[in-house]
Amino acid sequence: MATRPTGKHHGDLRNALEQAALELVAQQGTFTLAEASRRAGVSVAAPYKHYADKDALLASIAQKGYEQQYERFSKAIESAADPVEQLAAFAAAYVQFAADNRALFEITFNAGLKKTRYYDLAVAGNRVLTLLRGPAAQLRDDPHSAIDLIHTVGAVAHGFAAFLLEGVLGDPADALESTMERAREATRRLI
Amino acid sequence: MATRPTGKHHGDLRNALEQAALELVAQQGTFTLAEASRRAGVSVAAPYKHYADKDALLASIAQKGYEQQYERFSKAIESAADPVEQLAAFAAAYVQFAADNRALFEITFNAGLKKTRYYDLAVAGNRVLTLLRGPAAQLRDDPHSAIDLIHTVGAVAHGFAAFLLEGVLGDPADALESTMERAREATRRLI
DNA sequence: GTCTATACGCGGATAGAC
DNA sequence: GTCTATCCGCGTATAGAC
Repeated sequence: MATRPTGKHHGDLRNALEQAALELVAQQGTFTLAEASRRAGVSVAAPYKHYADKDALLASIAQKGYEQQYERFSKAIESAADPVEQLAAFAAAYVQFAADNRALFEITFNAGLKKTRYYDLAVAGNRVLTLLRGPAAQLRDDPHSAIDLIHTVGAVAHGFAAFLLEGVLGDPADALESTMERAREATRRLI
Repeated sequence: MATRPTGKHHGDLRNALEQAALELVAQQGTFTLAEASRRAGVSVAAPYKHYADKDALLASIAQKGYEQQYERFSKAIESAADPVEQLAAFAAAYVQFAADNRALFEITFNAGLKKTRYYDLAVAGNRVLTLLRGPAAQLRDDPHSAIDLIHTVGAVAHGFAAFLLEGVLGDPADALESTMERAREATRRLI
């Protein structure tokens, strides 16, 4: 199931390219296949043996990003006892993920043209929110209300994450802890 | 104070270029000075008599975006009676602005390299949130708590707006009304 | 699976004429 | 204030050799 190493010289060029791409996004906000190739130490032609085109590489990164989010948020939810604290823990973990993996977070949410050509990505993205189904169902009898709660908690978490990264709340590194706590507290009040 | 019309053939090339840029962002997510020039019906050299470079045009658009937001949100807040409803009205107006001016909204929030070279923009962005000072002060005695409330309301509004545009809540056009109501209701609960 | 070489196009930006 | 012409660099993508 895992992406087969498919490597010869590199052992795993896919990984090297995606890592380089993330660095570039972190530093410049964008990336080029050419520059990522240079950083990975291969020619500009090499990537095309692993990806159909530039967008395919981007999609691969985003896919892994959603998987990482799923892992992280699962653990955060498991670590909490009651439903309310589970949702609060999700919100805090969401903020922390954004801060810890800024470039990855931005790619998953802002990468652009996904729904059409990369429908699977939209699914993977929505799947992250399904983690909230359990807690939400315990707090809202009406299924419609439960979905509403899921969306609301997700929106709050995302809003705080976006504000944090944008610097609205001050220096991101300094404000991380307090923002996580704010996200937790806001989530509690929404229930 | 206003940008002088500065037009000859065009009457107002600045406006034409910025409008074209917005269309391009709406359609493709990015824009080029060259293509914007074509759409405005001028040569690729013309813009440089009005802007130092491409980023300057982008900054000009963002600046106007914040001004428009300020106008809109002011009116929304004025139209509500008590502080709670004023904050709720802001949140709803925020969502509506994002839906009504998608490209402009994305530019103001995602344009990238602003804080450094275009410090004024960060100021203009923060100024929008100062609209919430009045209502917040009426609801929270402690100044620190008031700021916290402002940030929280802003984050919630932004989260819903981002989710709406990203399609998380379904087709954006269909979901606009309900999302505005959700933003209003969530804001009320946060107070 | 990777390289070298190459075709192709495009965007940013400037110089100089009108 | 706008145009024409031009320089320069870069990125995407492919062909063909190893």
